[in-house]
Amino acid sequence: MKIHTIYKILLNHFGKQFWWPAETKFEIITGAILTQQTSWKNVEIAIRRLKIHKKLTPKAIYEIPLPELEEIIKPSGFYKIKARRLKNFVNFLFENYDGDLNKLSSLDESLLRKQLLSVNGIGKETADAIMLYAFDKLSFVVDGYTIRIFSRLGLINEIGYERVKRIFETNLPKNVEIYKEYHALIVELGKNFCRKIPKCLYCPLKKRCKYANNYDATKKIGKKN
DNA sequence: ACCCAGGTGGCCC
DNA sequence: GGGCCACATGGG
Repeated sequence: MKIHTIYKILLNHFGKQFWWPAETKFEIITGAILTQQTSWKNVEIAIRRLKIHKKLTPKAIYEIPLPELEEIIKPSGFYKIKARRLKNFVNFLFENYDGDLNKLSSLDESLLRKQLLSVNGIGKETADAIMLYAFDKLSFVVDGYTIRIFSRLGLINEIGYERVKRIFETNLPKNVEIYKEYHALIVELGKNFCRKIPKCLYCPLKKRCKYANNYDATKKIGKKN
């Protein structure tokens, strides 16, 4: 069973996901940071509040006092650390790229990724999400669901982030739209079918999944990534 | 009253 | 390099 075949099954089952919902690149970046270990619903509230206060630009985040930013994004959870992370990113952007996202995104891809990863609070998944969804770079996003789902399907043995990322990138067409859609579909699958064992019964990948086939209902799904 | 969410960094060994 | 842990609100 191939990585690309699973993509087609998921696309057929769920349809297009229209990720990433946002009006600007900076909104995508902000969302990527705020959604760390947090449901998108909560992030939407925080983004809406940022818009209401007209703070959804690099300059506005750069200038806003930290306590004020914390208050606005509070609904997204982990609000103190996330406010600090948003500040870290815009500080980095102004110190190195005149606060201009276009200057940042015009970097060579491997340098761009290193630059993003150098910001405290931007890890691998967030960096790749920014690369792919904000800057249209060919960088596959691996999340917790990706590793859970594809190890259960027996399609990956290695669970290191970079290894898994490479498996997807070497088995898919070099197409940004497919990368975007695939990650979104994996999240949709995960949200619907991988949180509680009984839900496995209705999963479109049930036949291929070790857990769905012979699950032990007394045991919980490993929540480790 | 639990459990979980579109992770990350700081410790520790 | 990996195993724990804190971070925190809103929804099931």
